[in-house]
This record gives sequence, C-alpha cells and structure tokens, in this order.
Amino acid sequence: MLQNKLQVPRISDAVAASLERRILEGSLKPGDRLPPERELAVELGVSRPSLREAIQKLASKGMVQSRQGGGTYVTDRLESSFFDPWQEMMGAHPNLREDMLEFRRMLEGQAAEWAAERATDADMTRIDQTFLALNEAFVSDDLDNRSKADIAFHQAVGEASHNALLGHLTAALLRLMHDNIRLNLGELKTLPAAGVLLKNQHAAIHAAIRDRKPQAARAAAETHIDFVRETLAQSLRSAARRETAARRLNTEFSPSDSHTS
Amino acid sequence: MLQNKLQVPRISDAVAASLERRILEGSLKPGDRLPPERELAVELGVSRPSLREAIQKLASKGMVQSRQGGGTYVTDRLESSFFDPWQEMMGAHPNLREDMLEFRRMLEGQAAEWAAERATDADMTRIDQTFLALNEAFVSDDLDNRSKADIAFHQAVGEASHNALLGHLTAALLRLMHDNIRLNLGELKTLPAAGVLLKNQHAAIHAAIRDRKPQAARAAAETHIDFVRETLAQSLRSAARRETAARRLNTEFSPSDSHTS
DNA sequence: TTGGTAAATTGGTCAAACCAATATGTTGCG
DNA sequence: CGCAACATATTGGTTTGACCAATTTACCAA
Repeated sequence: MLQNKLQVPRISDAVAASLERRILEGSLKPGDRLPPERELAVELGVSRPSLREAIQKLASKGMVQSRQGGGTYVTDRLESSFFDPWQEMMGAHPNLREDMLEFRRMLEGQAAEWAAERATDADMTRIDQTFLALNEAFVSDDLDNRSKADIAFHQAVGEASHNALLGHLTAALLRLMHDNIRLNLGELKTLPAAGVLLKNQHAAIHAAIRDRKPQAARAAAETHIDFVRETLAQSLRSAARRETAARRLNTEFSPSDSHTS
Repeated sequence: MLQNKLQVPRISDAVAASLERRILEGSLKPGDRLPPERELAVELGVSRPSLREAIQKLASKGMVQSRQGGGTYVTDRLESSFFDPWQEMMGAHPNLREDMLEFRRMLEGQAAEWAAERATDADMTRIDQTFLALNEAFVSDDLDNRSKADIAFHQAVGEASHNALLGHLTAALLRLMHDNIRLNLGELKTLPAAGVLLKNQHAAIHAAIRDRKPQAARAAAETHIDFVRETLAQSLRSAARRETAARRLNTEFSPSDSHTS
C-alpha cells in the first residue's frame, strides 16, 4: 500500500553521497573548508537549495559543520558519536534519561528477582566472578574498567534471569547509559562517597540472589537504581549550577546584570 | 579558530527537533503520514525550504521517508534497530517465544499500571477510541484488522504510561509477535471461543485504567498475557500434533528415508 | 603597529513558480 | 453493477532569485 514502489533518486541524496565519498576518500580532509555553497552548487550542477539539503544530511550525520558567514567545515567524524539511534536521542532529549532509568528500575528489578529464582550453578559462579571483579575495579580509578565491570555484573544477573530479552535489554540499556553518561557528564567524580554505597548495593543484590531470595533481590536492585537515579540527578543539577556560574563569570565584564543569587 | 564560537540556532534544526520530539512522544506514530510540506510549513511558521531541510535531516536519520507525490511517512528506526535481529531469532528459536511472552507480561503489566496512574485526558480518549475499534474489529473475521486494532490498543496503553521506552517497546514487541504468529502459525482460528474471552480481558484492562486503579490494571494486563500465553501454547501443541500426523502420512509412501547424503 | 570601521564573503531564510510522481475521483465501457 | 481507463488534484522534488545576518577581510587612520 505504501512504500512498496521503488524510490525515485533524489538529487540531494546523490550530492550528499558525492560529498561523503570525497570525505571518505580523503580529498576532503577533516578541518577542510568546503567551497562556498554558491560555487559548489554551480560546480555540481545543482541548485543551491538542493546542495543545502545535502549538506544538512551530512551535518545531521555529524560529518560537516556550518557556521553562518564562516563556511562549512569537514569535521572529524571519529569524534562524533555515530552509534545507536538511541544514543543521539539521549543526547538530544535529556528527559529520555529519566524514562530510561525508570524503565531500568523495572527491568533490573525483575531480572534480579528471576535470577534469584532461576540461576543455575554456572550462573551463580559467573555472578560471583563479575561481582568480585567489580569490587576490584572500584578501588581503582580507571573509570573505563569500572564501567565494564559494572556492565558485566548486571549482564550476568540479566542472563541468570533466563529470559533472553531481559538479558539483552539490560545489557544494552546499561551500555547505552554508561556511554551517555561518560559522554554528557564527563565523569562522575562529583560523587566521591558514592563508591562505597554502590559497592554495598551491589553486594546486597549479589547476596540476595545467592541466598535465593527473589523479593529481596528485586528490592535491592530497585534500591540500586533509585540511588543511581537520585545521584545522577544531583550530579546533573550541580553540573548545571557550575555552568550557570561559569556563564555568569563570562558576562561579568559587561557590568549590567547585577542582582546575583 | 573554528567551531569554538557558539552556534547560531538554525531554524531547520529547531523544526527537526520539534518533529523528532513529536515522534518520540508518540503524537506521530510509525506509519503516520506527515501533513503536506506546504501545510506543515505554514503550521510551523517557517518557509518550505527550511522545513524541507529539517525533513532531510530526519530522513538521513531514517526516521521519516518521503515519496514524491505520495507524502512523507514516519518510520521507526528505534523499534526496528532494536528488534530487526530478533525477528529472525524468533523464527530460528521458537523457545524465544516463551521468553518474549514472559517479558511482555512484565512490560504490559507495568504499562497498564502506569497508564492508570498517569494517563491524561487525551490518552484516555485515545484508549477509549482504540478500545472501541478493537471491539468492532473483533466481530469481523479480518485478522489483519484485528491485529492492527490489537496493536493500536496496547500501544495506546503503552504510550499512556508516559515512558518513551515502555511505549516503543510494547508496540515493537506486539508487532513482532503478531508478525511472527501470523508467519509461523498461519492463523489463530484454532481458538474460536477465545474471542469473547479476549474481549473481556481487554475490557478489564480498559476499565481499570479508566477507573484509575493501577494494581487492577496491572493484574488485568498480566491475566491477559497469561491467557494469550496459555492459548498460544495449546494452539502450538495441537499444530505440532497435526504436523507430526501429516509427517507420518507423508513418510508412509516412502518408508526408510534414513541417512542419505 | 594598532584599532576600528567599511566592504566583501558566506551561510541562513524566504518567496514564487514549475516539474514529476502519486493519489483520487470520474467517466465510460462491458 | 463492476471495473478499467482517463482526467484532475495532491504532493514531494527542483530551480531561480532575492534578502538577511554573521563572519571574514581589507583598508584606513591614529
């Protein structure tokens, strides 16, 4: 009924592909400036709006960046996050973060509950191992390792729930969130005392699963997420405060905005 | 020297973000058709070229798809990216179906609970509409319409939960399952009496949400899934029986087909 | 040399028009 | 009455031309 017919090729797509090819071939290197739109349009034999649509496509992929009056520059596409669709969503719509944490609360609570009910000996061993590794990683300051260990632990729990979707989704969401946090917030160093609390929470989850106490496991997992959620919110608030403070400092040179709070 | 300066906001970016938000919020659902560019441009108060640039951005992200003369339609890269791989899995490993139903039990239970708590008047209206449509569709024998109405109802509930992930996932899973069922099982005609039961279950969910009874809504949703799960299992068992019987008949003609390479 | 201002450059936006593919309604034939 | 063929309207695709705003560049004066 709908998009069954084959698509008519769009000029903007062809142009975008052409430019993309030039970038990938290396004839347009990162940092290079594209010819002015008017010139480039003539050179490519298309109208300026068509060229602009193509440029917007590339810009949305993060391959180029335009500045009014300045020009259009090729960016280093390795720096931009060209990952999951959700990844960009999270960046663009921070309110999704709250949705995701709420969702994770349900997900990990259920995973812990089922894991406590269903984990085999092999699952248990794996959970033990990842739990120990997590504790080790927490004493170091290597945030990358901490992330990996964290993901591994939760994934082990998720897989011990013996539900394929639950396992994959917990892992995927956790990975997504870690990437996103590291990306948007830089680090979580703002919470120095949180480490020991997190450790205790993980220990509670681990213990409840090992002792085959489903409800306790669910409660522990939910408490864990609640804590992460609250901590993250605080951290984001303080980051926002720092940013406004910095902005205030910058504008201090032009003394018109008095009445600071 | 280059992109340090802060960017001037582009209209096309704002428009793209606006449309993207509508899609994520669910007011523009996958398969929906956008208003014509000329209308939409007026509605948003921008020129058509600007709107087009925004649409191209979304198109390059795979969120919309345009056909000359046909219109612009919302795709859903989020759902497909999460579950395209799952589609094949389901075919290859039927035991995943059980996992999925178990997962859906949790998902839809939570969705119903939150919907009962959080649904706005608009959500309620939509749930009412889809519920009525579902009842109408059930009297007919058009299985495709029944599927669509079923999906629409559950999706309305999922979106009324006001959690983007939950909304998209319920819809995606339901769609996945319906495709899969229709694919693997042909039809569900094996359950003639199930119709009225399903109808009652949907009515229970609908009533609980309308009456703002979260726990009742969750229970009703879980009961619904339990019934579907049980019915489906029965239906599969009988199908398997038919198949073995048929196989037995077939092999009767050529006895001893064993070990040939 | 330094500083600022004017001009040129360049991306951003808009308007109007036309083309081409699609969708829709209508007519006429069987 | 049903259906196919055609005519019309709708809708995305493209172009032209113009103007605005931010940036860069050139130039001139102190």
